[in-house]
Amino acid sequence: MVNEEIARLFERMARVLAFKGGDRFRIMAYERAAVSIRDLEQDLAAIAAEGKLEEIPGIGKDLSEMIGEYVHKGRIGRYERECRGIAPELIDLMSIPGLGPKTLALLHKKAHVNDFDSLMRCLDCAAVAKLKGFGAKKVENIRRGIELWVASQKRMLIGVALPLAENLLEQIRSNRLVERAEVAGSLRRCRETIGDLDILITSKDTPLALNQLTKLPVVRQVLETGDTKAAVIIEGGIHVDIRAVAAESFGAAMQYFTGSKRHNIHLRKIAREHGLKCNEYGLFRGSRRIAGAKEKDIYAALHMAVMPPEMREDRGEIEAALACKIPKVIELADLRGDLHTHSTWSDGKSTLEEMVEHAEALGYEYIALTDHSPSERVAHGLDRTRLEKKIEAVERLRRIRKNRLPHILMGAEVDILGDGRLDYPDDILARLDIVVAGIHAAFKQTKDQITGRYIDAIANPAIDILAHPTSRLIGSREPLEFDFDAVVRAAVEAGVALEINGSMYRLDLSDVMAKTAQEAGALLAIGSDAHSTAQMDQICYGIFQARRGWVEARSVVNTWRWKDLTRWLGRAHGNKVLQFRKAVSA
DNA sequence: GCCGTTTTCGGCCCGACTGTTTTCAGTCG
Repeated sequence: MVNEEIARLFERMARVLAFKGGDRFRIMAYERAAVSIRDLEQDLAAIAAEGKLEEIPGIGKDLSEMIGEYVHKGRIGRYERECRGIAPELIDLMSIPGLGPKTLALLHKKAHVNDFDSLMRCLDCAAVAKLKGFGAKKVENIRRGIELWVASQKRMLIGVALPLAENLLEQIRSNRLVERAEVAGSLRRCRETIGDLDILITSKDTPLALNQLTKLPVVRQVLETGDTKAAVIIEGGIHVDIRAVAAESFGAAMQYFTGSKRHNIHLRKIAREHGLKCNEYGLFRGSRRIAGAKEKDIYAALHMAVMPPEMREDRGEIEAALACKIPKVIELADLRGDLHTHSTWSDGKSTLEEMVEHAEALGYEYIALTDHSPSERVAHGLDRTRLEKKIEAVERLRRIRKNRLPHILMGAEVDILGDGRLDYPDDILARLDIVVAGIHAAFKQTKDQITGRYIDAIANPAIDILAHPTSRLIGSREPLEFDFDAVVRAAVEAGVALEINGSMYRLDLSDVMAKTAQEAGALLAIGSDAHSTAQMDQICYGIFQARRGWVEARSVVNTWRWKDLTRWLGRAHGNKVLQFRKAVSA
């Protein structure tokens, strides 16, 4: 997809302009456009072909022309002209914390810094501390920034960040000076990756509390301490900002630091329209605070319903809140079962029995045991013989457990082969209670090939759920390129559910794609893809992702009662499905 | 560079911390 390439180009354009000392609002315009493009589901090339680029927020006449040029020629003349005489490596350095455009420009001009090596050499040289605005501490700050930059090139997966944050929060709360402590920031919004942690506290003695918190056992390095804020690095190399606020401002601060940046900018704009000022201390009319202690009061004072933190990305939630149309998004408690799990029969670590018992402990009404098909050799995919043995094993387990819940669905995660066929013959597929199908190989096919492959697979009446549709691995494998809208349309028509895979490494569908799919009327399924009993609990990450995509429980098949689920699984393909959907939602 | 109940020009969110400064610029979130 060309979207990411163009988003990066606009980001770089903003940096180049900042480096050259350009107009800051022009710089902001490029940054805003980059964020806006990343939020898009549709391919920019397709939007350009329809002539609808200027309908994208933040894209006007100039930027749409630049996008059009990139789509046709693979380059943007204006960008290349702006970059003339500036080494790309120099612009890369602006990712280093503490090294902004002004500082970098000065180092470039006065100390001939052009890339990482010349920057390091320059910092080692005594003359650098004599530059205007420089001193020993500033040099030391940039050095620390470089260390951080090198260490934090990769953002943390939410599944890594959340347990660390919970541990830290527990330590902070056990300090007797701390009255209250909560996580804000991107972790509270449950983004799929987390850059750093934001923690808010209230305390009777703020400076002393902050000082003590910087001495917690998990703290490895103190970056700064003030009267209202401390910044530390904790074990695992995670950057944590701890901010202290007064109780009457706590809600305002939670709102402010939960973000996102775009959500906050939009909110403050609305405050201004009401003649109010919104900051981390509260909502003010003149100097009088009209809200601040509770987060919901901030929104209420702006005539808005409060929305879940996961929705606060400025993707329409503010308009929805103003219209009192915030949807009731799915919660963990809505789940009645897990439809994507593995056992020791293929590459799982827990036995069938253990998986079923854990599902019972979670209070599930049903669980599908979906081990791999034979093409997945590394995962010990089941051939016909072993699959038949597993069917017998499941039947035995059902007999032993008699009427105890959960109901057990004998299933498989079937590979969608390169030509769109499923990895089991029809007679075997017919013996399965549930078929979850996904792409596990031949990722390099063209966009049209992948699209066709999915549409062929969906046309097979055996398939119930399309597993991890983009097959991405966050931070290590790019998503498959295909015509998402066409695949969603096919899935809606066939009554096939699209998965939101809850594995922290996948989270696939993405938030934006899940939203698009639901809006198109698609059914969804949230699966843990667990390879052990412990991983079954991690389905919460799938719930977070669904909430970020505004997904409501009614769209998710594994929130349905057993009776409705089995009716859906036993459905006939084609138009009957639509009637079935109406019956379920009624 | 974008945008419009402030509408084709003149705005564009706001405050804390740091370091080097003696009143502020740069950076960050």
